[in-house]
Amino acid sequence: MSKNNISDELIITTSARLSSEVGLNNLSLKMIAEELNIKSPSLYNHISSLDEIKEKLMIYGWKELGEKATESAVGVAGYEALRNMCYAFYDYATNNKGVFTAMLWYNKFESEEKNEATTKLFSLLFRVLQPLNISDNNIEHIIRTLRGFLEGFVLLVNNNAFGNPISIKESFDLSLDIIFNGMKSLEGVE
Amino acid sequence: MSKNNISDELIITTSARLSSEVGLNNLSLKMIAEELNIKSPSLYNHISSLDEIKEKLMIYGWKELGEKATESAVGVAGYEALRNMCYAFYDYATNNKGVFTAMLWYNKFESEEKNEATTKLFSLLFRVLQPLNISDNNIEHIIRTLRGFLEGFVLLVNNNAFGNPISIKESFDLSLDIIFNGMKSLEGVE
DNA sequence: ATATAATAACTAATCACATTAGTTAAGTCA
DNA sequence: TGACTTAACTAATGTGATTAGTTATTATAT
Repeated sequence: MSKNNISDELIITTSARLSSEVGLNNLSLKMIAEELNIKSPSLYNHISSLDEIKEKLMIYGWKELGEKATESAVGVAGYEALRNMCYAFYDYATNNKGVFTAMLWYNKFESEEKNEATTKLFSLLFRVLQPLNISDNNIEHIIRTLRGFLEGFVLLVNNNAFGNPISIKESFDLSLDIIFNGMKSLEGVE
Repeated sequence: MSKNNISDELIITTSARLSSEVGLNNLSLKMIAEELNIKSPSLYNHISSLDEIKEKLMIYGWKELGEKATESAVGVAGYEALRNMCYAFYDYATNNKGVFTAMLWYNKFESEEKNEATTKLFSLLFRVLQPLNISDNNIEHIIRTLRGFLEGFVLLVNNNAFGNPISIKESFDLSLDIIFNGMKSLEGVE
């Protein structure tokens, strides 16, 4: 009955790893507790429910992604930077399936803590999009386009929904070509 | 203890309705059984597990969507037909949230039954895309682009992930503009 | 018609969690 | 050192899926 000094962060990183191994839906307090060598009720000394862990995974994921995306855009600009950020998203989401699943229906307007999780990512995104000569209003829409496409595409990849033999990477690249070319038709509009 | 003659179809349509009311994750055998005025173990005379019901919801949804999409494309062609089909997807998925959730990671290569569920939809899609002067290979990629975007965007809508006050319909329309314009840059390529 | 078989209900039981309640030992700090 | 707080623990509850075993109802075959 030693006090293991389990930190909140350890619970989250452990949950992140486990959820990516077994799928977010199969993540259980039992499993997390076993991994930490404690009994599952003991987790309640640190968290209030399994749902709370999933909420924290969501925030954790968006923060981590913000950092990866930032690194990916160092030294580049415009559509090239945007493409790198999309690749960073793809890589992070496919390498951290459980966390990505938790991130899915993030809404930054739900709490200050959530809002903070993407401050960095959003400011980067605006910095990249702003010089493209697209109206602010359309930039807001485009962010939704990108988020919809990226989350949807990766969701399908992660769940083996593409049965075709054709290359997924080529599909992703061509999709970005399509979207970026489409965006160009909005340059100078409004 | 009368034999109510509960058909497989009644189980599915009931599950479809309930899942859209309470969310697919909250759909339970208990709830379905109560709605059908039987006890939950009795359901096992008709189905083998809750997961099987979800699989059947997936197939049911894609079939229904195939019909709605077909109706939407009557009398139109090209990008206009494609746009109507996208609207049909949006409408169906937002009006049948539970079924849509079950449809998410459909993979037609997993079984003959699944493949059949989208035969109609795919033949329609090819009929619409083929005259656009885009290579067959790129058409395959574009289908993934569209599916990724549509599923992702609607997933976000259904889960209130867009907190912004700006119009979701405008975002959807502009997204389709972007994608269709981007597709035009592939006309005559390869 | 009647005996037999198949089916679709039922109740009772098991199992796997999440979560709560109540207890106790381990560290903290005056 | 002694009171306090904390983080473990065990025991208990509740929910829902699933299985086992039973029985009444319907269908089928003689």
